[in-house]
Amino acid sequence: MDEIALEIAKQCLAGQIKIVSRVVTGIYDRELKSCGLKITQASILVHLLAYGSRSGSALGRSLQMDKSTVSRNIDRMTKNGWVHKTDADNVEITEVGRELIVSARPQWEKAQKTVCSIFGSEGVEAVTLLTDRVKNRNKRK
Amino acid sequence: MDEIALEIAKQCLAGQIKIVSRVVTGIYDRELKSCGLKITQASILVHLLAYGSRSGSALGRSLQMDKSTVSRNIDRMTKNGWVHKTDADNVEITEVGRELIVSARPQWEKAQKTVCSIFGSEGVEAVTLLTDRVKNRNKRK
DNA sequence: GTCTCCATGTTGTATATGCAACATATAAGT
DNA sequence: ACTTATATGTTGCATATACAACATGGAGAC
Repeated sequence: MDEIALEIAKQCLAGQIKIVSRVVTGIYDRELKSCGLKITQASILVHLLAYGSRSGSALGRSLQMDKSTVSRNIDRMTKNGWVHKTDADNVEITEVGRELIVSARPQWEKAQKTVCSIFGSEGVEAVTLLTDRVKNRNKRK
Repeated sequence: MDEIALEIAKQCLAGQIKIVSRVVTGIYDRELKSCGLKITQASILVHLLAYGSRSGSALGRSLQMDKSTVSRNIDRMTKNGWVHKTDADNVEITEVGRELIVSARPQWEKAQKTVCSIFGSEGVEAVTLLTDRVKNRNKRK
């Protein structure tokens, strides 16, 4: 079984992706720490800024996040005053949230640059490819 | 800022990788659920089977996991009787753990196949590329 | 031998994450 | 109108994850 286990250890796509995710998340989180942000919440803020206020479930679909995960992330961010609920129950970024994410841009850029240099241009393309495939996984054949 | 935020939302490597990671982790976890396993612990078991008993920190290095994360995962797995500590304080898979991971192989294969069909051969190669780059990130230039 | 440094492991604290179960609400069909 | 189905949001529970702080233990330096 040792050799078979070795093959599985090397081939498991989830295992590999989780390793990559841990490393990359760490690079961004450590960089954003000085702003009091983590990459998950930064992503949500950027999303709200880019696409405007939306429902929690719409956010979940965009970010491929369970609705309960969205709900609790929004809770934390609401406590911080970064987002709030509109009349229509949409999640909306506040002025504080907007200023925070704008101020975090240099740190984001630095982390992005670090990861780019680790991945190389092929690696960056690889990420785009994977994201596309995942997002369109139900729209084929 | 809207357009800039849009660019950032689309380009952020951490955001993209975390999306992929969430989707892929979910596919494996749902498949392994019938065995009472999740992909993180399955990865640890496979690692122990492939490389033999090792220290927690060695496991952390292989899986790019913080030592505290390893420690608590091993705790849970010890309670389940899947691993134990040797005299030399190494983590070792038990017979129960071995049988469990062997029995989980069909579910793993199914999840792997599902993700392969989403990624396509280019996607699978992309994952390998990213893993290599991440693991060798300090060994260049 | 002693002291210092580094590797290792654990614990406190906090975020991130998902499933199941529940409550609501909205839409559609009859 | 009533019913049913679907979408949405929250909460209980459990795992996964990392940083900071701490304790320990071994390896050299002297």
